[in-house]
Amino acid sequence: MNERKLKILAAVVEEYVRTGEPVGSKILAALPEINVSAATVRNDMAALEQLGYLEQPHTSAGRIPTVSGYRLYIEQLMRPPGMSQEEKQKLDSMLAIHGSATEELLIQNATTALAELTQCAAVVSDFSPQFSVISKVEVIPTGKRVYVILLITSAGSIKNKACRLEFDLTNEQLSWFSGYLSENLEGISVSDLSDELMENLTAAMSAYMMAMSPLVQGICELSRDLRQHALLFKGEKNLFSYQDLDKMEIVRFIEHKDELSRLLDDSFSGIKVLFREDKNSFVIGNSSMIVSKYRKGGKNVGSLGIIGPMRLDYAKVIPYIEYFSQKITDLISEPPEPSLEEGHIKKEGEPHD
Amino acid sequence: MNERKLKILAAVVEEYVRTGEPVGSKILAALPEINVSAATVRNDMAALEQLGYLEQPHTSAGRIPTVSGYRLYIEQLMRPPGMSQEEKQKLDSMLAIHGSATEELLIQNATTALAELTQCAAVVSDFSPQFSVISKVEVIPTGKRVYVILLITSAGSIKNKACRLEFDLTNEQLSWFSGYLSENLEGISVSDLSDELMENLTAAMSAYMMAMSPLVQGICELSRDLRQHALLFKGEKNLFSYQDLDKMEIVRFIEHKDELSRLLDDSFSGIKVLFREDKNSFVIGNSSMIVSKYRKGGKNVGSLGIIGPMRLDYAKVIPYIEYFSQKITDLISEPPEPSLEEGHIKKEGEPHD
DNA sequence: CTTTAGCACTCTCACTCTTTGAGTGCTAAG
DNA sequence: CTTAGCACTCAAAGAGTGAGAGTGCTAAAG
Repeated sequence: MNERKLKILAAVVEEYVRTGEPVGSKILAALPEINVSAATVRNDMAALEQLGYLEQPHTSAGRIPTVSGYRLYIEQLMRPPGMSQEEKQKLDSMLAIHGSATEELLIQNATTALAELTQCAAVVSDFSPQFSVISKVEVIPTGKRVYVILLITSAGSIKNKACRLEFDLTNEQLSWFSGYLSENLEGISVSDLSDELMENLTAAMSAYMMAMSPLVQGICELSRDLRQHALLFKGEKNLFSYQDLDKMEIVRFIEHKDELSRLLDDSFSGIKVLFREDKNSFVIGNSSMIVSKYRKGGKNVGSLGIIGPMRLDYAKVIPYIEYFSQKITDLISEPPEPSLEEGHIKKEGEPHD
Repeated sequence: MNERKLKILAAVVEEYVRTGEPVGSKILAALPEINVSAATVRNDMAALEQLGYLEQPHTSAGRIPTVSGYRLYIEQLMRPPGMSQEEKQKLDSMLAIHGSATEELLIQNATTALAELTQCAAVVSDFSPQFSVISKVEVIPTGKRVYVILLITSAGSIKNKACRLEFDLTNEQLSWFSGYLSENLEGISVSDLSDELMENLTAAMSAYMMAMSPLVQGICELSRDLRQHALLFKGEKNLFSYQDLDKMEIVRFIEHKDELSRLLDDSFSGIKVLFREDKNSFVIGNSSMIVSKYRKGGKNVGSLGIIGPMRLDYAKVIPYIEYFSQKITDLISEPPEPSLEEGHIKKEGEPHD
């Protein structure tokens, strides 16, 4: 395994990503970074195939990278182009940092931006709500016998649910209920919203008044919502434009997204590239997935990434994901003051192309 | 144009919908409802082709219906099977009538149900919020310098938006602002939320305090949200399983859904079947769209329908749409009391297949 | 006048056979 | 170790063929 073989492997990956066609020795020999004859390239490619980094779709075709080939390329060979200042600014404006009042919004924007930039499906598993605190619970009457429960967390996520009761509550009942909820839930960390706690609450409430049971049920549902990781997808439709992905498999994937969460929530740090072969048999064939964790106060609180064809411009895409996860980490970790001061740069979103 | 020709046309449509293959004279002659020879059928088919109701993909193939053929079939020939009591109950349970506390939820459920039942994309354009009244406006502080505006309408739809201010508000400021909003917005019909009204509000607020401008802006955005028709889609992915729809066109359609609103909001009553040729050049080729209005208090307040391949079992699907729009009309028009009394039937959602 | 049987005709689809060209592996010489 | 040369392989594209489905037309029968 010498220098030149690695160069050839890198060239095969890059050519194949660019054209989608198996790469032959002639084309490689013509590349400026390779100055040996086609015959030499052939010898090297045969060796690379022996080592499991390349394969041939059929005898008389060029070579394409194997999974190991991609992995070696990603880990050691690719040279991601550094991002220019303008590029960073463009990414920032897509994040709409200044407009995003809440973490949730910020993360949503990141997902949309990633999907658009990479033309892949973007995914975020956000379990930061788990590390936030319930800052407000309200019960608001609206219409006949309908009540809205409102739940706000310190991270700014807002959940609500309308419940219909059998009878209208009197003012006293309502204020008692509201007060009780505030007292018992506000200030509680979301991760402490155990089933046990909710059961106690339910018991206490039911004792007071049967009629409220839909409300109590509503609260339980909301708390369950909060506790589980929010899985957000954007741009799944992008996948349909890739020829090497099977349309039916994409549909199946879209319908069974939840299965992804176990992959996303795997504990690891930094960035990770997964290929379909890595045991995750449910994913789309010929697809790969790039995920990166983001942190808050030193803890991993979520992961964001993309799912696309294996034939992906990793050198371009990985820096994007790294940049976004780093930016999100910065923005949600530090108190928002300083990031707001940047606001006077006032580079407002000119619509990009 | 005689009885028999119509029978043949209907048979062609039904066979083609069933098999997806062009229908030949032999197959038709074998049908029980047609008791003439294949030669006679051929003569009639030639006539039907002359009249523009049928066409041949190529000389030696069977016939398929043209758009006019479908239209004639739908308007005069098809015999929708009446729905059995169980079928109605199944539909009702998919609507989850008893669980749906708000109109919005009800309509969402209808969309999901339609998408699943018909295996098409289901769409709803709901402009009932326009006819409701703002029943509650609140401003809730949450976290440092972040405030959530909450807006609830009499129809039970809940909108919220988080805004970040430059400074924290004092308690007086907050309660003054809250009070001002309540006084000026609660009880107002959404359709009266003119730009003018909002401008007055803005002016009044700004005079009071510059610092609140993001909040005021937030309110304006929310009111704009409310005023515009909510367009909701479900099951777009279903479309990908139809062979006669072009995948790329589906993607384009998914990306430009908004263009549909003008079709959906067209004023008409009852049910309507549109084909791609009806001037709506942007829709997917070979697709058709079935829409029905639903009403509230005698007024059209929204439309729901499906988009699918032209080759669709209209006789089955149209009754579904009619049933849903009628049911929604009933449920949102009459005061909810009586519909709730049905609740004791207690046919709770056993998960359907 | 309408319906039907018969027949020649057309056109697609599936199959096979052939050609072409890209790309390879191997060998022998530089 | 590198390179030119050459025989070999294989997929993709094209051409030819036969089968089958379906048609339109004609002439006879009802």
